[in-house]
Amino acid sequence: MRRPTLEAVAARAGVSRATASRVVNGQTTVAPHIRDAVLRAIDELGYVPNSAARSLVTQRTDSVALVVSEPGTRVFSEDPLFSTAIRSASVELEAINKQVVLMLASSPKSHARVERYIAGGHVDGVMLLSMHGADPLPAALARLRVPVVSYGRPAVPVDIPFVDNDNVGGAESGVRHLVESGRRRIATIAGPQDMIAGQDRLAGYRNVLRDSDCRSIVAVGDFTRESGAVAMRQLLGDDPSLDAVFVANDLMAVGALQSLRQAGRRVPDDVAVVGFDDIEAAKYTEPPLTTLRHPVTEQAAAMVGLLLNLFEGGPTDPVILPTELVVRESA
Amino acid sequence: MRRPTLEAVAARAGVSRATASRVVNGQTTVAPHIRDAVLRAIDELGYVPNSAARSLVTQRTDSVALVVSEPGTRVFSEDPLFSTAIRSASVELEAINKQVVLMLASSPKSHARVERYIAGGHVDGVMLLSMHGADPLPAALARLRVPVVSYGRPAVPVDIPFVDNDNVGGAESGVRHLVESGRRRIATIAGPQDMIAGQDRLAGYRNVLRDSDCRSIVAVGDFTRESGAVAMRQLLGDDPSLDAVFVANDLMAVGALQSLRQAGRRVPDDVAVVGFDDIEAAKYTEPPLTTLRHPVTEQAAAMVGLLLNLFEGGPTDPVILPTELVVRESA
DNA sequence: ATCTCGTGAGAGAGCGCTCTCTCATCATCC
DNA sequence: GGATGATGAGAGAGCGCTCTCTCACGAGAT
Repeated sequence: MRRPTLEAVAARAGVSRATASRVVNGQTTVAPHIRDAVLRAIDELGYVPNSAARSLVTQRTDSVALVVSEPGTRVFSEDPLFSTAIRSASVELEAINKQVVLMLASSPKSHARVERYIAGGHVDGVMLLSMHGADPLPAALARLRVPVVSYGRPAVPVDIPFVDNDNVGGAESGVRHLVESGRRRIATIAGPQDMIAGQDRLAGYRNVLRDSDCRSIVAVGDFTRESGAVAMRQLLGDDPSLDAVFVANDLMAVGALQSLRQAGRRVPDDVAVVGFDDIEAAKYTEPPLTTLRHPVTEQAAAMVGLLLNLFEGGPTDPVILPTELVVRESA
Repeated sequence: MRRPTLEAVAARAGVSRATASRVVNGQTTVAPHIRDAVLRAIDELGYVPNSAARSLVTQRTDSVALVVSEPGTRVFSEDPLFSTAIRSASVELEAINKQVVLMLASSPKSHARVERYIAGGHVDGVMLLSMHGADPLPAALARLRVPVVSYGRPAVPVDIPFVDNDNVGGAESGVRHLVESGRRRIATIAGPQDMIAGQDRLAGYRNVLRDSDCRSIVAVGDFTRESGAVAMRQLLGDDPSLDAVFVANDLMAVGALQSLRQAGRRVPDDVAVVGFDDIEAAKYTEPPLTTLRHPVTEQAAAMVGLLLNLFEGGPTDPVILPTELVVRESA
């Protein structure tokens, strides 16, 4: 007992398959009474178009791959940014009737799988959440001549439209906030330097503190909570007189707060802390975290817009969205 | 310039399309030298099979829908359980060469969309992460005669294979831990009572405290951090003498800890707290949270196993995985 | 030398749909 | 009244693949 086909609908409605197809696809060149007959047949039979057959002839699939090329660690589960981005992108794509195919690419093996899948024409376009610089995927996909947009500026110079937030500007305003509130020895916990976000946020820190005596030392984490805790301990050991720290993301900032507490430093009295991202948890730390908010939802929406332009030939200039300093109690 | 077809490969290799197809699909009834010729042609042309054409004839799509029927709120982004489950399921499905199509179903409108999509034969099976009891989706999908498995026991009595963790048993052991450590007035922050997990964990709490004088009052949250904070404040107001609280998930427990801190109660000295889920953040609270761990990854794996059995006619009995008490400092 | 059988390769139907082309019908105009 | 054109519906090709059926061929048995 197979699913009913268009043929069956046509037969029941007493019309040709072509006419039934016209009705299904909403063409207006069908007489009302015939149209009604077809619609009734569709309803009675419970007809649903076969997508494989349809995309075989239309060469479209109406689905988009969301490729998350994660750095291998468990960041995906832990960092709420991923789920927020996935969720937003998903909602946006839904609105334009595209399906989301989620692909996680961590190992080289799965990279190959992703490439094969994309090359197989399963999807009309790709949204890439690529995080680390050495990632071969952006270039590989671009080579496939498939519409690709990237969340975050690709680390390798490859010609892909992208959406990013103003990492440099955000970091600058965060650090400036520390300077203006009178801090004198401002350290930073930078993100991984093979990620653009890691690089740019460190650059922003350096831009503000260059040639000033407020500068302190730099520790590098990998955007996980744990690495933030480790880096903070290290900073405290290397420069016990630091009175502020700019942390490249909130997850690491949470770890840093923990280390500061363990070291007996009061926040913000002894050490001020500024994070980046404004994840939900930033409201709930002790004390609540001053951080830089960037509009993940808008970013996702912009990404979908870019992809649409890629399909339809609109402008595909990179979109850089601003960040906003959210002052809470930690700085 | 279209993608090369099997026809082109066959022509280049000097064989028939049927033979080329045999090679592509790894059939062994092809002479080695012919096989090599075809493989060479595939390589030279960069041939990748057209998935639409293939699934048109095979009636398979090699992809599985992962439907997240979220309660409407922002839980999806905030609760790491979702991303962990998605990630694990994704990895497991990858291993059996199935693609993951992620579908978020929050509104009735998107419910309809999901149904239409599933009915459209886009996927071979469905993995359902349905959270609230009134969800019509499990029943609707079951009616579609599509293989469906559920993460968590469906709230409505519908005949769908499912994987769950031992919510009742877990709650029991958590509450028992509180009793055994000498707590006398044990309150609970229950989860939403239209979710099985919410119901079962409350049932576990009641099972242990029934007929005992350790029992205190019940507050109900909705599994969000914020609701945990609110519920805790309420509990403290209603029963200032409580000395322990069993919280139905970690996210609410984090909120509860915050309220306790604000109320000047020391944890665990004044009030002991036990959570549920063992999310990553549970390690980083102040103090670290005693909680019940359940193996999300194994659950996802079991779910994929169940789906596979559904495809191939294996056993599809429900799988209930045990929980484990993780004692940290909060209780 | 004939027959049987196993093996490997080709022919061709068909999966369910879209879309172009063709044609029948009827209103319109000279 | 016949030519013209607009309109709505059908015929049929074909999208790229799988898979059954058929057949050619050579090895082994009789």
